Amino acid sequence: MKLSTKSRYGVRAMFDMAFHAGTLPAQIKDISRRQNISPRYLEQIFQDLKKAGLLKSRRGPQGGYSLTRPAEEITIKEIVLAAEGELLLVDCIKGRRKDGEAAPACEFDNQCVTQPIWNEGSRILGDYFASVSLKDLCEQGQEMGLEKELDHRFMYFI
Amino acid sequence: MKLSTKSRYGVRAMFDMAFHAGTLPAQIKDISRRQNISPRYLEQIFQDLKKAGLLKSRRGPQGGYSLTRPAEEITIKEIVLAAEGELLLVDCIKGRRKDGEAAPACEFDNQCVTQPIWNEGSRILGDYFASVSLKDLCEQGQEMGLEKELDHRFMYFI
DNA sequence: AGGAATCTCTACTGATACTGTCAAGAATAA
DNA sequence: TTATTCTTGACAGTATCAGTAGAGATTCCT
Repeated sequence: MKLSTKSRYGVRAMFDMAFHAGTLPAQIKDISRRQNISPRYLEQIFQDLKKAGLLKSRRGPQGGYSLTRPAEEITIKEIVLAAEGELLLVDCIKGRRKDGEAAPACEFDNQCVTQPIWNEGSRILGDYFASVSLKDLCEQGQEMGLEKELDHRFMYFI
Repeated sequence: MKLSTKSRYGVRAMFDMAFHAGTLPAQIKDISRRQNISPRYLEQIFQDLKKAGLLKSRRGPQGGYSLTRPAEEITIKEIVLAAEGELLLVDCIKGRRKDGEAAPACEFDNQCVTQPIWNEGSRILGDYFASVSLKDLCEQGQEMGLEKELDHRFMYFI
């Protein structure tokens, strides 16, 4: 019942980007250093976040990643969803989307008193995560007095 | 972020016991047959539930398991907690209980904006699970028209 | 044009936890 | 005394997680 590190790292990394946001894209090596996340692993996570449309990237020198939307429009739910794949406490709920393609994953489908419980729990958790945005985290960071790191690339211009 | 089968099976089994409750203890073989759970595996789960004080047992012929409390006093949270061990979305919260013994599991402990989010999410989920009792599930079962199986052991007395 | 920086894609791997199975033993009722 | 049922601990296959690795593509700078 634990969130994977992809979710935890993903949220931390996205917060880090929003918190230290500058004019240039943020780079893996900086984020991974500040958040103490393996850079190669973070690459993978960022690919997931990019596929989900939360990040855009630019290659080459001075390249990196940037948020596709303002921090107040990106919620924890979106990040967790992108990293985790889905936000369901159990698998036996799946298999009855609109198209009704897949077979029910559980033999007791629709004859099970626990199914609605897991459904509702998943929904409640998702709603909470959807109520928190990256901007909220940034404000929290301010209150906690976290230091904003100067972008070292600006040094060139001084 | 999935619940383990121990939790799912555990809740189903506990519901089954409450729903088919008779005067005699419920036996593994009956529950596992009705709920289609491996009997050997269910034994293990029941040991966990017994350690948590949710079940009591009696060996020998006509033995089995019974709930230690009325169905309306047993919540989903207790069962999940017993099966899952804990109800925390992340590990980085642990390590600062009242005794303050264990070291913080996370290097960013108390310097992390995401920690409160995972904490709150865990709490919200736990609160929801605590709001649902076995009795609620039984009523749901009634509404769904689930059939109550006659205890075959009563046959002897007819 | 060339070289360096940075992201991209895919594959691989070691450890861990999950999901059971199994066997021998202890208690209890008939 | 015997059949039944729970008790305890060990064991094993599989999947997932978490991270590493290498070769390639794109972009910028000179």
